[in-house]
Order: sequence, then C-alpha cells, then structure tokens
Amino acid sequence: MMSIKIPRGTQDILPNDISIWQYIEEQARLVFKQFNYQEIRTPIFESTELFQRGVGDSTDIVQKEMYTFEDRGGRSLTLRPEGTASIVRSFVENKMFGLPNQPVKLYYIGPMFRYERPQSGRSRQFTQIGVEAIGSSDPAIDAEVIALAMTFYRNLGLKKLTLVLNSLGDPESRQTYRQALIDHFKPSIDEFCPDCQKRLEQNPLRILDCKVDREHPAMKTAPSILDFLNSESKAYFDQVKKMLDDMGIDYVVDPNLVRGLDYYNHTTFEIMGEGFGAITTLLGGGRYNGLVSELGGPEVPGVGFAFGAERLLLALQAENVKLPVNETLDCFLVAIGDKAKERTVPILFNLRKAGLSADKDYMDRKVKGQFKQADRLNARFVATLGETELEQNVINVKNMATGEEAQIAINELEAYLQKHLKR
RNA sequence: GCGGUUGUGGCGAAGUGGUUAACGCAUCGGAUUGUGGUUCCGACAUACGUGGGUUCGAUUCCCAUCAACCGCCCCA
Repeated sequence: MMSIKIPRGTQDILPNDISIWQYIEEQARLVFKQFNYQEIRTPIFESTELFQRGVGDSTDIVQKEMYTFEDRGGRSLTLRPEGTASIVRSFVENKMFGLPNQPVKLYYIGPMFRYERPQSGRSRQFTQIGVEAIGSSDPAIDAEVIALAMTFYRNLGLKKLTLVLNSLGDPESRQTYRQALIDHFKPSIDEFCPDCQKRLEQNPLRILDCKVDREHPAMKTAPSILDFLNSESKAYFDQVKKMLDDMGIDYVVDPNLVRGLDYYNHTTFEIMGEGFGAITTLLGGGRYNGLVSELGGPEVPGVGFAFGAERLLLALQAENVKLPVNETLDCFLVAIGDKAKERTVPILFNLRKAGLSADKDYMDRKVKGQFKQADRLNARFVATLGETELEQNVINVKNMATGEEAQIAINELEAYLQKHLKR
C-alpha cells in the first residue's frame, strides 16, 4: 500500500526547525507591541465573494489561485489567499469604526493559501505576518507602517534590504493615468504578450509590471504615474517621503511598482531582499482607502503590509544571519539498574514541578548511551543515580560544560540545580 | 498553465538487464562490567517514487503518472 504523502506545496515544520519560527514570531510580536499594534485572529476561510470584491476580480489571485470549495450547505467558501480582505471584513462586521481608539491598529500571523506551482519561496500554504492601520489618512501612519516593517527586519539582522516606494495617487489621479496608459499602449498593443493585451482594458497599470515585454519601446516611453498625481496626491506622497527621510529610512521611488492587488491607492511599497539566488519581494503593502466602503463599511481609509515568513527565513539564510535559538535542557537523569530507574521517576517529576526542564532515558540505554542522549539534548547538567548512590540516598551531578562533578543528597538536587543554573 | 532537472535505507550517495544492491553519516553495542561531544571495532536498517510495457528475467530499457527542486507567469 502506498503511504499517504503531504499535499503538494505544503510543508511540515519539524521540531528541529520550530525554534526559529517561534523566534521570528516572538520578535514580530515584540515590534508590534512597540508600535502599539494588537493581534487579531480571523478564520482561515471566508465567503468566496469577500476576495472577489476585496482583492479584485481581475487579479491573478482571484482568477486562478484560489482554493475554493462548497460546504455541505451549498455556500461557496475560499481558503484565504491574503489577509487584508478578512481583516477589513472583520473591521466592518464588528463595527470597529465606532471604537474610541482610532486608527485601529491590528496585526495577524497565520497561514494563507494559493493554488500555484510550488518553487523556491512559493508554496500553496504559506505563512503571512501582516499589519493593518485602519481609520486614518495621515501620511504619518503610512510612514509608521513602513518604519515598522524596516525595524522588524533590521532587528532580526537583515542588511541587504531595499525599500521601494511608489504612489498610485487618489482615484481621480489614477483614473486619468489609466486613460493615458490606454492611449499610450493601444497603437502597439498587438506586439505585446497575450496577458498584456487583456490587461489593456482590465487593468492597464499591470502592463508596467510585465517582465515579458520589458524591453518593448513603448514600455520605456510609457507615462509615469508620478506625472499624473493631482496636487493633493502629490502632496500626500511628498509628506510620506519626508517623514521617511526624517526617520533616516532609505528608499527608492519606482513609478512602475504596481502591486498585484486591486485595492491599493496612494502609497504602495515593497521591501526587496536576498531571497533565493535572486533579489525578491520579501514584503508588500500599501494604502487602500476605498476598501472598507467597498466591503460595506463607511468611507474609512487604511494602510498595511504583509510579509511571508518562509521568504523571511530564506533571506535570513541567504544573509547567513545567526539567530539565538539554542535549545537546552536543564538536567538529564541517568539511571543505572532497575531500582535506580524506578527511583528516577519521582525525582524527575519533582524537578519538573519546580519549573526545571528535565528528562530521562526511556530506551534502556547503557550509561554511555544515556550520556550521549544527554549531550544530544544539550543538557546542562546530568544527574547520575546508581546502586551506590541509592544506598546512601545521594546523587551524582555533573556539569556538562565544565565536567565538574559533585555528590549531593537526592533531596537537595533541585536546589543545587537552581543555584548552579543561574548566571 | 508552460519549460528544465531529479526520484535507491532515517539522511547523503555509488551501481548493475541476471544468485546476498557498495560506501559514508546517523543509530545501537563493545574497547572503557557506572559517564558525553575524539578514536578504533562490530551490529542493525520495511531502499531502488507509483502503475504499466519490453524481456526467460528489470532497480537498470520504454511509456505513463505522481512528487520534489529550479525557471517563466505572478506573487509572500
């Protein structure tokens, strides 16, 4: 019989690797706290319509990447492909626009799902960590969110980062720019790839993002969004940039930075880093002023970002960043003989009750094997109990780093360890 | 959705159209009848991704399929 295998594009995170995940989440929560963002947890599946309306029907995500299924009640549900739509849904549904604390500053950590061909830095289930600040259209909040992202990465020790910035302007600017793009590309659209031909009417901004036609002459002469920003949009963007300057955060402006999701306007940004061989997007975000009302709420602005934890791990690896994730065990109990083995059970339990991390052998190993096991577990102390110790009610304690040994009364073991584990 | 590479024990990795499929690591045991991270010796191990085909015979050849890795599209 063939054994059952893990679904395509998914991954087990085994105990050996879990500490780095816990570390990253811990660091993220720490920064979020510093910037005063609070955690929110929403379901990993939602009504399909939420993503169709929220993310946008013309996006690749909705057109070909969603895990959609029907439940027994005939409802169309979808495993969330991204976080923002769900957060905004929850914001509206729970009437968070009425809370006294505005803007509402939220973060989330959890799995997302996209039906795609798996490869480096891309799987069908992946982990996103993101933040949303909903309720304020102060450029300072855009800058704050970006600063938060950069702070997090810097804290972890990443150096090779590039912050890429753009503005899509307000709906009016975007509309005039859209028309300008259509006028610009229309004469030569037959020379473009089929995807771009579709994009011309659907979402001409995305043509700029096309890698296939990058060298086409019309691409190079294409108008820049920055020339189409009306005065308010331009002023807004200038303020965001100034605040980043004031905080000493470097960035490059890329007028071709068009994100794949339809809901963005004004500020958009990405953080590029060394992912896997090439430079890649580690994080993406932007402002989404129309989304809350699009999803049935009042006219409330928002801004946020999300990054992929798996890609972060790749970047940390690529930059060879060492993380402090050494797992140790306070004490390992070695027993010699059946009597000692029995006696070891309550001793172990007492250590654990006292708050120490401790373990013993369960594989009937010889003494040497038990010490090897202790070593593998990174035990700081090994307490050995044999016939001779048992007779005198003492136990032999060895410091594994220094090799020092001491013989102490069994009932003083815990106190002894507590004392020597300090420092 | 398209293209490339690969698929042998827990891991890594040789190899062959034909009786028992190398080796290394890991694990366990011994040297050291009660002490680890170094040595030496020994032992163990549900292995040729799956399904067909060719053949007297296939892990090896052919086809298909699945999966992994990488690239494209797009994105986290």
